[in-house]
Amino acid sequence: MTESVRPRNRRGEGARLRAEIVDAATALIDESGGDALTLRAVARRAGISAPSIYAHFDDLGAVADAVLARGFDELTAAITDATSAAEDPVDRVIAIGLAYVRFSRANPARYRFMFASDGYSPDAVRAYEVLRQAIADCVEAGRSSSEDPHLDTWMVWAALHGAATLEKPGRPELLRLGALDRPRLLADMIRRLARIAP
Amino acid sequence: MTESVRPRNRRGEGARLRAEIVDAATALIDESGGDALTLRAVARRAGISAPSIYAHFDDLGAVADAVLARGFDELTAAITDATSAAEDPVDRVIAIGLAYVRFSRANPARYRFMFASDGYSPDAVRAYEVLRQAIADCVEAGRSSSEDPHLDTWMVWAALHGAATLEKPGRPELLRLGALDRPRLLADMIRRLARIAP
DNA sequence: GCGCGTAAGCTAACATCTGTAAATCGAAAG
DNA sequence: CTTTCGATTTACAGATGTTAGCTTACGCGC
Repeated sequence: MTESVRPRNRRGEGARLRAEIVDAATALIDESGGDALTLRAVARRAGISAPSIYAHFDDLGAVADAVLARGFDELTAAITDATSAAEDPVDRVIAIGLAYVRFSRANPARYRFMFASDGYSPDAVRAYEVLRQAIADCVEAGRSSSEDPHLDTWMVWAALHGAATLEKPGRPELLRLGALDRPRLLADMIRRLARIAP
Repeated sequence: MTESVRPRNRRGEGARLRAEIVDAATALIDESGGDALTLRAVARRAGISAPSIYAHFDDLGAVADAVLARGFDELTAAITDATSAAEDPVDRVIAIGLAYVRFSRANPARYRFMFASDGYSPDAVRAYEVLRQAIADCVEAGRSSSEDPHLDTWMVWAALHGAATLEKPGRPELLRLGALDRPRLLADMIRRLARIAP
């Protein structure tokens, strides 16, 4: 159960443990959810002693914040990647939405943890701004009949967040959507909210 | 901090404590979130000793389940109330959606707790079925151009759930939607997803 | 090659909380 | 007065965040 003995970092490389702690905390949340995030569990997982964490973080909350920050960074990266991969503005909006839900499905526990934290990080808003721009581009290109991209972005965001949250790690799906073309379902949902004609 | 001494129940009325325990647990979650739900906190809040809970519940999980069950009952009740209050099928769908989000905004912490539990209770599906029927009614009345009410219901549900979850108890709103006509925003969102013409 | 400062991390201990088991008390009902 | 329900006190074994103090080994200056 315990990790094998961890070799001590070289001199000057002490900061490397910081990243390892965040790794451990992230893995912990991914595997067992936010409740499993305890200082001692993180330490066990990282192969260090609990007090060693205090050299790099003020307290457990600071570790959690670091996990959050990394999560939002990953989410933002996934979304910006999707953005730059598509040329057509409509494709771009769809790609963003799919990337969003894909992230949440790939990291369900962490996603929940991220959005269960008090007050979303400003990083969340960064991703939101990307979506907003993409929808505005659709309007400018005459592909969306949206009259208020701000509001419509909110709707799309809410719907994506709902789709992301509704599907749990646990198998028993709320609705029988198993045999369904999920990307198409999400794409339809986005198009309707962003007022993009099929 | 401790509640005043609770008078012991009469003989044969022992089951009344069960309800008081659920009351206490519910209040606890409403005020401080799911993490605050500990056996001892519930006992303090109910004005009893911790082991007294075992007379009515197998363990802490059973208490949590009872809170969940009550929550889903309340949600279902709010939704069926909204359903029967509206004559017009379109009004009905909108009313259901507004009732849903209203519930989540009235009980944010409990709502989160409910949907953070592993595997939604079948009660959630009951409420879903009401929405599905309402949308099907719109189609039958020629008010919705939905081609697959099942899928569209899923979309509406997801969007409502997202709208419900996106707004946190903590003040810092993700998006500046303060001065906005929220019911109208939600109604628009629902109409678009359920393919109901304005 | 050799100290030796210091970075990197450890062990021990604390106060407090947790869920739960066992045994017990007290008052109301018959 | 006795039974029995409704609850209590006590105790446990383990977990948690955090503090204080100690150890070890790396790498620079000599």
